[in-house]
Amino acid sequence: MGVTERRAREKEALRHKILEAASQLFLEEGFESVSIRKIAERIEYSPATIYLYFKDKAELVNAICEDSFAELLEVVNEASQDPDPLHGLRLGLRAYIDFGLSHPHHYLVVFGVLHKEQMADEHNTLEPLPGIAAFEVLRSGVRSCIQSGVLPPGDPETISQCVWMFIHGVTSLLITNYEMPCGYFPWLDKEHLIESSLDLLLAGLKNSSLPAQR
Amino acid sequence: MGVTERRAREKEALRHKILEAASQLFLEEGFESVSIRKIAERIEYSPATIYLYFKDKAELVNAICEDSFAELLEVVNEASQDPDPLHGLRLGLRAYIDFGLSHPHHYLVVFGVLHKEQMADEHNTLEPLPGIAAFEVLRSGVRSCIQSGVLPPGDPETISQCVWMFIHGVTSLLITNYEMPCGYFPWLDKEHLIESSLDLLLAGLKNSSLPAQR
Amino acid sequence: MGVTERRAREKEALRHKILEAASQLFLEEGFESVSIRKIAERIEYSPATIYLYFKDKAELVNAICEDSFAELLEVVNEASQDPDPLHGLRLGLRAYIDFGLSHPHHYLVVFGVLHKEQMADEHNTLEPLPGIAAFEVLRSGVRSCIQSGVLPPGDPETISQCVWMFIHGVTSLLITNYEMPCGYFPWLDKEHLIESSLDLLLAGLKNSSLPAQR
Amino acid sequence: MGVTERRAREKEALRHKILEAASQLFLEEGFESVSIRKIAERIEYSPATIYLYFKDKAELVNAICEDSFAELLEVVNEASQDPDPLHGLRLGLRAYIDFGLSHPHHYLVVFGVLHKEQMADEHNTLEPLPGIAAFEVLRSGVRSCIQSGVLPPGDPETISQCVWMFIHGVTSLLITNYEMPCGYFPWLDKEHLIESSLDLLLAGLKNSSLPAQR
DNA sequence: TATGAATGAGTCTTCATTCAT
DNA sequence: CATGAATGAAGACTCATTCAT
Repeated sequence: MGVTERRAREKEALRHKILEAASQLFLEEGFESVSIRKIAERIEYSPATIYLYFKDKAELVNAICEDSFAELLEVVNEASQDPDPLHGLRLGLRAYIDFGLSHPHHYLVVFGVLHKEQMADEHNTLEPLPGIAAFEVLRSGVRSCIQSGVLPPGDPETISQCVWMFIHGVTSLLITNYEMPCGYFPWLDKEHLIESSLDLLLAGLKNSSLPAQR
Repeated sequence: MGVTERRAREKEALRHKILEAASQLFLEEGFESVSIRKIAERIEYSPATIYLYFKDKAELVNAICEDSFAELLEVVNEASQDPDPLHGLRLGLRAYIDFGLSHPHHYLVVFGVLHKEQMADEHNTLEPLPGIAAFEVLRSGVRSCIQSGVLPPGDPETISQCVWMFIHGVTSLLITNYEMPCGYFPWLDKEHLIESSLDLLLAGLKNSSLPAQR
Repeated sequence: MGVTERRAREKEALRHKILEAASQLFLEEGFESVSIRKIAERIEYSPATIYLYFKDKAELVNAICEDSFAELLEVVNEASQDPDPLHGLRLGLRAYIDFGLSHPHHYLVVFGVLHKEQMADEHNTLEPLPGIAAFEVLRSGVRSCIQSGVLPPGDPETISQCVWMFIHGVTSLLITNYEMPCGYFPWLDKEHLIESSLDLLLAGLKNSSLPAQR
Repeated sequence: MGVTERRAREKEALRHKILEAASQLFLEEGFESVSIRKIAERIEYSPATIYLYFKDKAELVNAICEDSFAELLEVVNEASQDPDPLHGLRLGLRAYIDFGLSHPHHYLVVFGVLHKEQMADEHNTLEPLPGIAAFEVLRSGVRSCIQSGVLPPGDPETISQCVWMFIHGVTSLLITNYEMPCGYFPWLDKEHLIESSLDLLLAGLKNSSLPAQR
């Protein structure tokens, strides 16, 4: 059994190595220029080997997404822990944005670029989105704020979804148009923009009371 | 004479058809799986024909972007005309979102997916982004609101950029995750979300005073 | 009829313009990168127009070859005119080499590179080679030298063919490996090489007596 | 063990087959109409397979050249071994010509057709030409003859380069215009021409004294 | 388990050529 | 006479994938 165990460990290790390599390539060269061959080259295995661990390129990409979501969840969750619920909320949002900016290609793949055929086959069912757990962190943060009175009453779901849309905008626009610019735009300092956005968002939250869908 | 005119019209029509087909493919299959061949197939012309209208794939993509920006500018500009500057601002934002939702493929291509490598080399320089004119509408709307006192003082550039990030988030997240879902997420009604977002955003604008970058 | 004449002249002029443009492209970009389109572009006519003057690309190339041969003939013929037959011979050979070096692509096309399918269809019959007239200049030069006693007796045909092979070697090797080098070779000065070759060749001619094929 | 070896042998065999096919196509259809596709078709493999053996078209062409040069060197070197240096020289020259005539496609590719653009970039630098070793055989042959007094004094480099030009002329003209005629020319017997050329050349060498470049 | 070899389908692009006008 | 529009065939090359070993 020692042998079996070691084998299993080794297998898991290689799987991990593949995902690592793929992720790094994502980061370095962008989504579309990541090929099985390049991944194989980087880990110094043959392309065929990758198919022993992932049935498909799609499956591989999916695995990366799931990992990304897991990491996102962890990051956001940890950041949100704060005695002051409003501050916790802000920290969580900030963590979300930072995560996106430091994993730009993953973020784009997971939340924006990947369309039907690439992902669909596995997940086009009614399975809950893998990122739904991360959203739940936000949702419960919002709920706490309302319950503790630091935010005015309102529909938590509406608020949460709006908040998500907003920070997704901050994250994705900064990724695609700030960090990968295709032309000149007089962007202000990134840090300044992020903090200003959060100020603006929190000011909105404190001064509005979004009712539920009628 | 009539002949020349008709020819020109027909030529323009085919050019348009190509752009349309390309745009639709962007939407249906994602940016990277759009190929000259697929476009040609869809319009039932030969691939070579496309090169009579666009020298390059890059030029084709560029044309899509420019068209989209022009239309966006027009739509936003028109919508913003209102005696009440704050109302005008809101109408402009709403028009932006609506434009994105009704031209999802264009919107994503222009604002989300297009990365360095894919952009034509000509535009990789310091040329102003083609969409900068549309942003100017927003910027001047914000300035008016501040000058007329309907919004508290603050740095117009900071505010405008934050606002853009927000409405981009609303637009793009609704496009990619609401209209093209890859899994289950308990989205609320779209109209409700848009209006709530704008409420939230305007509440923020009215109750915060974003200073310039220090 | 004035009209008809003018028309004919114009037609001839355009034909000439096409050949000129093609020749220049030959020179500037090499044989294989000359396309009908590029020719058309250069003369500012449409590609289709060229087909009104030449049925084929092959026919066009053929016309260029014929022109080249005609020019070569003229050049060599003129240079050979000298009271001293041996000197005339040398001048003719030198003119041949110079012609090749100043029309490198034409030379290669006419004498070396152009293979079966490109030229064959028209000329694969038993038609005499268009360049045969130029060879006749050499042949008669050799004959004169022998008859006038400045060269020892020998078979004029054998001598002429050998001489042609030699100067072809000088010309073509200087073209392909001296003027279009693919790597380092310690070539001596071109002028020095040409003159030395001719010295060597003439020394050979004066001191050998090539008999006819036995 | 045996397996690995057999595999290696098979791989080498296919590589060779590719080079052979390419060479033959060079001969049959001319340099520029040789395409990866045609090569693939001829060996009844897919085009992609060729890229498993050669990274580039350029690399393939390069391989052909190198192989040819290596063989040429060997052939010439062996033939030149003779106690009588002048006879050795003549045998070497004859071997050169024979090599060209029996490998016409290789010969033309290597010495005639290959231009700047087509050559792999690596070799476009100042690297010594791969064929320089074969030339060295000639050069040292000439030197021996002069030193041993069977040839009159003269500049060995000048002589060698002239000799090369001459035998290149014999070789290439016989290849392109004798073996692949495009029209009628009253060629004498090939063997007769070769031997006559060598007679003529040697007569020249014995009766001239080419000085070095002044 | 791992892989070397192979490939079919696809990528962008260019070309010579035709034909209705 | 001249051409604008169109295309089929071909160019080099890359990729995800399979399969025998």
